[in-house]
Amino acid sequence: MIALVDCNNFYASCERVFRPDLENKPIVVLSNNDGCVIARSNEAKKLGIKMGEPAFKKREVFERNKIKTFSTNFILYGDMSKRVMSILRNNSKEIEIYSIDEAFIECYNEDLNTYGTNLRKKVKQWTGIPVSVGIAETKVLAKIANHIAKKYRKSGVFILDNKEIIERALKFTAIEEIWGIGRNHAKRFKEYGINTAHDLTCIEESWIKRKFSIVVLRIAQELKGIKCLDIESQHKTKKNICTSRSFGNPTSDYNTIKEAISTFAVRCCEKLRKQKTSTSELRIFIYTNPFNPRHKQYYGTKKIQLERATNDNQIIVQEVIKGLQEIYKKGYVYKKAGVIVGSITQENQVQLNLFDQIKNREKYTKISKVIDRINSSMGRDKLRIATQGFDRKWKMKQEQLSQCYTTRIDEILTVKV
DNA sequence: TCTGGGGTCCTAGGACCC
DNA sequence: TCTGGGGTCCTAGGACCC
Repeated sequence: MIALVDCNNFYASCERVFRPDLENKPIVVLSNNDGCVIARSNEAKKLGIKMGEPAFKKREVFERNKIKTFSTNFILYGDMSKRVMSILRNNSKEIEIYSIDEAFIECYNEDLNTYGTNLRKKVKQWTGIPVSVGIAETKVLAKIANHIAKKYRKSGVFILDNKEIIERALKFTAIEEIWGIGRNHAKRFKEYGINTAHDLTCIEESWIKRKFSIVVLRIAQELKGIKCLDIESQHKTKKNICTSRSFGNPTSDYNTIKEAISTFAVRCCEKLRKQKTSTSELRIFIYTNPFNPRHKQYYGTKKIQLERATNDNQIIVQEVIKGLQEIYKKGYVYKKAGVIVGSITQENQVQLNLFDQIKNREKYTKISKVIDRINSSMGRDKLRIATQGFDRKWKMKQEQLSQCYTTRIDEILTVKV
């Protein structure tokens, strides 16, 4: 049997672990630049705060209801996630970490209710994070079980293990609540009169395949208890890597954008090196604020093909700056920029190039390794390329950032006795 | 005034090969 | 009116996920 373990209101819960005074109080966590609401505690959900709502439209509601807002603190959430996942790993046969706050695991062969309950208790006790556990035969069913556990079970555990319960659950689950059925598919299904998960299990498979796709067919089969989606415990190397940010203060200044783009490129290189891969295709983009009708709009993008795949900071930064020079236009106010790298290959399987123009590749590789080693012990960007700049004028707005309680010794929790 | 940042998979159609 | 049979690779766009 497969369990889906999902942290409840994960970001909000992380913040609350270190702020017990906020227990039972409404909290929201905002996106980068303190832009949108991306996590809400149950109390905030009850007050009608929606996912993705722009924060500035809700200021008054926040104040009136004394809702505590936080800027995103991904260092904290990432570290808390690791702790939760390591508990799950040590208490299951196999684990697929599906996202920062959820994992599919293969259960031990014991009483499932006891298993789920103990797991939940352990995670809560060891990390302070509340989780919900849904157990079933397939991933799609486990998702549904989890949803029910989270919403309707005080115990936080729900098991779909016999025909009658599964049928009841499927009749109770609206088509758009199924994992893998989004807005568009849901709308089309409803036009055909298919409104619940149970309805989807009653129609002919060839029809689903014809009218929708193999992807939707697999979901339908999973609902019937036929395993189509495996637990993927090997974490796959990424096929694309993107680093992009909205600027705290929109800017027209070329140098500021150059510094930002250089930093994004370096960030991509670090991610490439971490998974031991190289890239031969870069894309960069810069754009103005589409929400601002008073400014002229522009979306500039450039694809760069490298002659030989690499993951070295210097080579890639040079290339993205060349690209930026081509797409940068004066007179626009830029809001966002980013770098995407693709055509990713293993770094030890790079196709060589007979006409390679770049000398000293080995030297660059050595330098990158040294940079990684120094920065991993001394802190990010301690050693950097000059074009990354020093004043980070483009940096994000994060006015309500909490401490890095678990990863910085000088920000550790203080207890007053 | 202020609106996030990542990813994956599949399909259709075009261009090409023998 | 009739016009083979088999492939691959690439791209854009759509749909979905957190």
